[in-house]
Amino acid sequence: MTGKREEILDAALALADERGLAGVSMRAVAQAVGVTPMALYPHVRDKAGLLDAMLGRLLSTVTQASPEMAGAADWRTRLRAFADTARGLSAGHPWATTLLFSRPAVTPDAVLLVDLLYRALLDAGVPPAQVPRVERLVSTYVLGWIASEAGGRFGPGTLDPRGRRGRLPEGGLPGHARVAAWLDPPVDWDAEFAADLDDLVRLVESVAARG
Amino acid sequence: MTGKREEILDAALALADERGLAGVSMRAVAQAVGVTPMALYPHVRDKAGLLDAMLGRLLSTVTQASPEMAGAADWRTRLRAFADTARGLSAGHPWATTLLFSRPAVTPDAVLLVDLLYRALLDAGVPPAQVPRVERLVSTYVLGWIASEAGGRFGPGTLDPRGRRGRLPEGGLPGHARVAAWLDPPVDWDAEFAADLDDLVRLVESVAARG
DNA sequence: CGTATAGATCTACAGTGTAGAGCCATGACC
DNA sequence: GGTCATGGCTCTACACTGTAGATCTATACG
Repeated sequence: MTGKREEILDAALALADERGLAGVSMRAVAQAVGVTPMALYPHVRDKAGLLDAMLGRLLSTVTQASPEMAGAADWRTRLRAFADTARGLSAGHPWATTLLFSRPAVTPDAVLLVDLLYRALLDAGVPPAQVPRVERLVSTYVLGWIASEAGGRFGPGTLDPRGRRGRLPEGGLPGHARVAAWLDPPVDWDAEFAADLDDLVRLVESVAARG
Repeated sequence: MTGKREEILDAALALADERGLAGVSMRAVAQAVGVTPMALYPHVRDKAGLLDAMLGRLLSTVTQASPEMAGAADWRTRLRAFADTARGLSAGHPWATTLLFSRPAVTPDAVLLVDLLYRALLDAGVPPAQVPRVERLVSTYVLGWIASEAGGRFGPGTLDPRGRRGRLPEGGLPGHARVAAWLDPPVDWDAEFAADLDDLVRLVESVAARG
């Protein structure tokens, strides 16, 4: 019965969503399935294998439920759909972002997502020789962004700008001084992500025009 | 004696470098210092505190040993110096990248690095209102890149392109098909990183020109 | 000298992943 | 029908993890 494997993954996913990655222990998953910890091993080989499988499941739900990304729309909207989908996924499953960095795109679903980006870039006019590089550039940025959001890098620092300045030699932060006015108000992260994507779209256009 | 704290951090850094982040346990650090595990707690409060302090130490060595980044050189070379420094740091200390995503730039050294980037962007002519956003864009990309390298996302997949195609419905990867010629040869990662930085420099120029 | 204090220690607890041996029901074969 | 193998499951055990709590000790100060 490979149905047992799906059952295990379901339980692990649920656990990760409500208690975080740290809450996914073999014992906890086993208890959720109603079985002893060691009973999981014939199905997942390893804890690392379990985590890989969890990520695979997540990606498969993405590729199945995002027809607009593959549709015939403008490459720009497809690229943005990819980015927004990734961001939405990580918002719902913050634990997944850590895992995304640790393995190459190797499952069929991950490869399919890469292919979607390849097609968008080709349609944009990027020379085929440059497509893999630009795909990595874009996806690296997007992954970095969602990892920052999920991991707390964008969270409010414990030192506010004024406090920061106080800890350093006077005039040690001329850059901060000149942009101070735009440092204090809270950031609209949705708008910033959209603005970044606009810039990346322009970057792609520039690569295409030069090619 | 805060010298004990430095001793602990030295041991922890050395341990992380040679055995990875997983090798940094309180017991292992304590043994390296020649003391019992609980003796560390007056100095670092927590394991999380220890990790934070380790990252801080690493960043401080960077800010102290990179005068070329702060020099009066062209903003482009300063930006590239920042990126190369970050990449070099993560190459020597792969464990640090994970940590970089989990805390906002909060230590004096981290803020100093951000300030370096602020100044480069200001010198490039980026409107002050946009500087914080573009700084986050650039550093997010750079962090994403080094995390990918350190974590293995760029490593060779266990499925080569041919194997990938075989697992999917015929014609399921038209994007891969069209760039297949540039998918098989091994990638020169140094060159790719440099090319990406060229594109980011152009992005910055474009933002500056528009502002 | 006596005493406060801060650092180091020891013990213990509740976890973790997983190796190894044994149990037991199912199905295949003579 | 009887025998046997196989594969999923259980139980036990081991070597770890971070750290709470109580105790001990050596130093500095009134």
